[in-house]
Amino acid sequence: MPELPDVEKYKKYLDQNVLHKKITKVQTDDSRIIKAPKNSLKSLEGHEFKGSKRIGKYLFLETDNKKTIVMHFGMTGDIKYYDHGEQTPKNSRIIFAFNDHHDLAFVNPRKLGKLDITNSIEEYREKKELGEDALTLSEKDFINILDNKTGGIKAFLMDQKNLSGLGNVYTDEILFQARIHPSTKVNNISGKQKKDLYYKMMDVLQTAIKHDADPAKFPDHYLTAHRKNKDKCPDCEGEVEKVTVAGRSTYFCPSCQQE
DNA sequence: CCCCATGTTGTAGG
DNA sequence: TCCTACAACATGGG
Repeated sequence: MPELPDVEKYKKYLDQNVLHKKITKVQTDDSRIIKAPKNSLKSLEGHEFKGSKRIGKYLFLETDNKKTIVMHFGMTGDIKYYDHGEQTPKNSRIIFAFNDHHDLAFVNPRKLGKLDITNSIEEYREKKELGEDALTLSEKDFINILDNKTGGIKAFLMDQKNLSGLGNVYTDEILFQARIHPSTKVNNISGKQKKDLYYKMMDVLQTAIKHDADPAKFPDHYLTAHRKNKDKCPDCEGEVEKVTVAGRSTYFCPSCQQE
């Protein structure tokens, strides 16, 4: 489930488990998602991870060797830290072994993710034209970026160049909380609505993080657990509807979110 | 067999 | 230049 709150969960997991431990071995498979040159990964052996950073859906692991590992999960993925004696998780694409007899696996079944290496997080971010992280974006900047656009609001929120971290599921949740129809053109959204949208976005992200990005733990008035066509709207007597917006399956309540 | 899935990227067209 | 639509990538589940 790798949107911003999910990746934030992974970041905390890494911070708790793998920092400041000597890397004894790096093993990768030959899948196309390993973008980093093999020798650059091998050269991390004997070094350690000293810090992590998340920007949007990207997770960075800084080493004490001037290099930074870049993780992106695509549509599926997980990271697992486990005792070296345990079985390697299925679909592990890279495994770091540590001197505490534990391993870290980057798991990516569908191979839509990637694992890269960079000399500079800032450089990598510029190359990707990655917008500011949704959680640290100010209201003023959010409104400024939004004011210069003309397309649909869902496409806007999901475009990682505008702001980074929102994907299909959380965009739907935010638009539901803001009571904005997902097909709405951004120039049809009032200043008051834009401000409200910003605060709803922050609230949804913080709430999701607080609940470990687990939709089952989200508040009752959240839509995410109801991502099924014809499911009952958590706020009114209406039914959730499924449509395609910005090329993605979109769930919303036609009665709460009128155009 | 079919369709669907939390993402990104490249291409083509308006 | 900006926006939209769509295919491709790869795998598993219903």
